[in-house]
Amino acid sequence: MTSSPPRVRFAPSPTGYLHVGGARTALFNWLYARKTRGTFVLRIEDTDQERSTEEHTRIILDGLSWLGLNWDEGPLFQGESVTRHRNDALRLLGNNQAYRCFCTKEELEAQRKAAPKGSDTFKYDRRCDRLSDEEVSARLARGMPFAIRFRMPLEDIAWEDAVHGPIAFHGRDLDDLIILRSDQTPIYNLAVVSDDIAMRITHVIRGDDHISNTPKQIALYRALGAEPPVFAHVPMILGPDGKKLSKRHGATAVGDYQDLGILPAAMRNFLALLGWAPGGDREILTQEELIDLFSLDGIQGKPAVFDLTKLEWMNGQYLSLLPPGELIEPVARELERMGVGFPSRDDLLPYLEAVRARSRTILDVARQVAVRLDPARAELDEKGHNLIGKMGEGYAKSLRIAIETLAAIPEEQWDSERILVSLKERIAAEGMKLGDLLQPIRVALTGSTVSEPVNELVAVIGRETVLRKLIADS
RNA sequence: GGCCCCAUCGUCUAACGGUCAGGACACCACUCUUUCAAGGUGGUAAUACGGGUUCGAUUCCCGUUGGGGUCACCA
Repeated sequence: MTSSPPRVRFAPSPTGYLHVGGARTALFNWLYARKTRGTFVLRIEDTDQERSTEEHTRIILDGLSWLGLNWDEGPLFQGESVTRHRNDALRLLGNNQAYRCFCTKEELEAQRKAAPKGSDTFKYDRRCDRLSDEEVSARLARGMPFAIRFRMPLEDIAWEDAVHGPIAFHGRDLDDLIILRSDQTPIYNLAVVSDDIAMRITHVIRGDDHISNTPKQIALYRALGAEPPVFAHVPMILGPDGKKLSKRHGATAVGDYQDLGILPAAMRNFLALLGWAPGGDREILTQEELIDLFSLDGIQGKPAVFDLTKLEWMNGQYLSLLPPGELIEPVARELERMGVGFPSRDDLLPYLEAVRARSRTILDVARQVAVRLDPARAELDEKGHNLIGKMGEGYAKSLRIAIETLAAIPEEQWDSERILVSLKERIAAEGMKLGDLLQPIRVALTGSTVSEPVNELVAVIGRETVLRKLIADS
């Protein structure tokens, strides 16, 4: 069997932002294409003129690029192919595989309402399919508008889904669907099939929510004389409450995570592991490993809950692997956005090195750098607050001792080694415990009980600034 | 409600009839560190339920329950 390389597509409609679910679908398509040396096509489904905007198209393209999901063909716009869609519909009409439906939207609505309120789903009763040729001609002569309706075959429709295995629908449950509106514009299910045939798509990897469209589309493929592709239906992504992920869960757009300071490589890794696993214990995988290990049958059949905490953990892993130099630019931009002044981009490096290991996102890094540049920005967190409460008088006393000790170090000798030595000597002389002197300094300088070693913290902030802040707090 | 999909720790998952049901996040302890994290070590924690099939079921079949999706001249 000679098989040509697969052709897959990602086909978002530009009616909203690029959501994580869509991003993951795109990622799976991309991984499959790269794995099989196939072609990844990007198609923008903009047939809904009302809701589609160029702004959304741009955001989707930017999101894909940010994730590193480059496409080989496109972006193609579905709207540019309406003539072909229409011709396909007309062809089915000519074949007698479709018929004119003169029912108006209102009439259909009424029929739906009148349908027995019971067990079954409403199905169109095919009244227009029973119209005599004379009646049809008469209505056409009167200029009555009509839609084109596909005559759904009676037989059951089944396929072998690449993630779910065999799926079957009963022919009796399938409705005659409209494929061309009365204004001659195509309906989604026709446009998709027409485009996928024209683009020679071999594997349709898309969301689970399309399962119920699939039997209709398979029927259309057959009616159009084309072989249906392989279908792979990827389960949905859920919020922490088990409901479909949506705006009320907070950040759902790819851009939101970009703003949070998530690195694209971490996002890609995390998304790949949501609903897919390479088998074994692998968690952190490079792009190459992802491509190498990817396969459709490793995709989970059940929906997955999006766990932001794990994403942040994973981002922290990527952050610590990144050469600090690569953090300069994104952090500098974030600082500028925050309105924090700094001497130059190169001067940021020592701060980044100090702070990086304790950060999970770029935003974390920037916030901590900002505090080191200007300790006046420090805000007490809960643990810091507790510490001050617990120490009572001792807090201010420790700060006074710290001030005396540090003030005695001349500017020329202000380095982390010297600071450590001075602090230790003083601690010994006072008979204090190490933490009793160091923790108050840390809290006063950062607002938090977590930071790099105190001597390094003090060194990086600088003599004058440290003393000023400690005096202000004591 | 009809139709379709699904069901392993709180979450993401491994296991393709025989494992003390493994890993990761989170959580807890311990450890390392002259101080914080990180790291290291250990721990708590799962096969929804009921029937089959089988010498043996997380795994195969049926049912129940639960969750998700979908039912437009939207995509």
